[in-house]
Amino acid sequence: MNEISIFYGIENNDVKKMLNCFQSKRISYKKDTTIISNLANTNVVGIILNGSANLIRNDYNGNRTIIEKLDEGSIFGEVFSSYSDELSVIATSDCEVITFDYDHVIKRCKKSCPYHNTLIDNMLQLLAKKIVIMNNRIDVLTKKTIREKLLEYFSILEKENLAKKFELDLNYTELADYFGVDRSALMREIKNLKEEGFIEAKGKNITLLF
Amino acid sequence: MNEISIFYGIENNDVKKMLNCFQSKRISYKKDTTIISNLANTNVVGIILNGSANLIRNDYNGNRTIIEKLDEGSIFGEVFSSYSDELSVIATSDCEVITFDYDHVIKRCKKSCPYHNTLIDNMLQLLAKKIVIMNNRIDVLTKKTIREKLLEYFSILEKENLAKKFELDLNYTELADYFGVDRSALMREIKNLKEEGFIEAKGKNITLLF
DNA sequence: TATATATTGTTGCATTTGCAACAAAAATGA
DNA sequence: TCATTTTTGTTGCAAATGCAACAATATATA
Repeated sequence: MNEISIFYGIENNDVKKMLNCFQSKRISYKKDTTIISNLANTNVVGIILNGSANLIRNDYNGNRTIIEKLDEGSIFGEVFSSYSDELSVIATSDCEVITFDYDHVIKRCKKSCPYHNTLIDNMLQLLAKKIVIMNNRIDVLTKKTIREKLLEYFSILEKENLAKKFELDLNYTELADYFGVDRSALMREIKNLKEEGFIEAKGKNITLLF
Repeated sequence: MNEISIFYGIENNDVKKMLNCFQSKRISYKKDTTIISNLANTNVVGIILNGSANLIRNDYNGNRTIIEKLDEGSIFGEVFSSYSDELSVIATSDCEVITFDYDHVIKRCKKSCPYHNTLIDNMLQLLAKKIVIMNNRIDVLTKKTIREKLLEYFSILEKENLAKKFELDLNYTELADYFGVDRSALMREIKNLKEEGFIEAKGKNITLLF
């Protein structure tokens, strides 16, 4: 797990006790299986411990949209969304997930176990991190043209990687979804940026030339 | 204040003690004054108690953008953003703001005062609420056309107001920014929706006819 | 390995959007 | 109240985008 983890600051052999105290479950899922089927009707907060999953929205029209791609450390739950549509979480790789009852986290348990504070502190950090990620996306999305979206996105990656050369962690189909634009239009703009000498792009490897 | 408040569950006469314990400040600002001038270099988490403010980004080009409109109950801070640009918070009305040192909130104080838990619980709720608001905006922004953006936005307002008739809390200039689109293009699409009989719009009063 | 599935890359064309520029109306504040 | 500033409303036109459709790769899976 990475620096900010839900278990940060808790001794390994204490984690089991904690899980018990919180009535939380730590479960492994195989790729393509359903982790949670109707999120909106549950009171669950989940965290991906390893592997990855998608948060899926099932539209009233029967459309399936990926609302969010969940990675290691991602936090999800009904409290964080306001959809009337059906939401579900589907494993996109083998993964391990921990779930809590949200009320049980918010309302201190009677035993006031020492792990509780740590857990909430960690959860605060995860939420802060989530907000940063969402802010980044909003930044990209509010740019008017696909070119500006790309350049904003690349500049975020440049900052994260501390380098002008980096690898995309989304494929171009996913990137078009992330941007909320047509995929072919996205490809066209990538091509333009290459031809005009702003970037080099070989597959997922991007080099900024400015 | 509304249902979810940073002081929720804390007796009024305890709030002062709490402020002291947290080395937090509760300050009033006049309209158009600067609440925080270089957010990125501070370790502050702030909450708008009443009134409103804007979170402003000062670009390297000297561009000023409104990153976020902060209302009563809004939470802001460096931990929630990842800008290298200068961020500042400017009052858009007379308002009252409480600020905490983030580390002091996260790291339990030695006295482990009883208010601390309550504060963190409340902060969790504020963050959850913030995430919901951000999710709504991302939903709107990922729609491809201005028409779809408007309809998604209206449907969120419909759900919030439990009515097909409601008042916009942004003016059209602000709405165009919120959508990340050109204002004149937005006005054009509103006009189209009116002419095609989807909505009625008189000033900020919208009625959905579907 | 062979086959099926998913992703990338490309294009023409219709539609949507941004931009610029302006007038009218509304809101602000001296 | 009057002057100034902000917001609304409109338009023509150029540019950007979405859509559809397809071929070529690449990837996954039986």
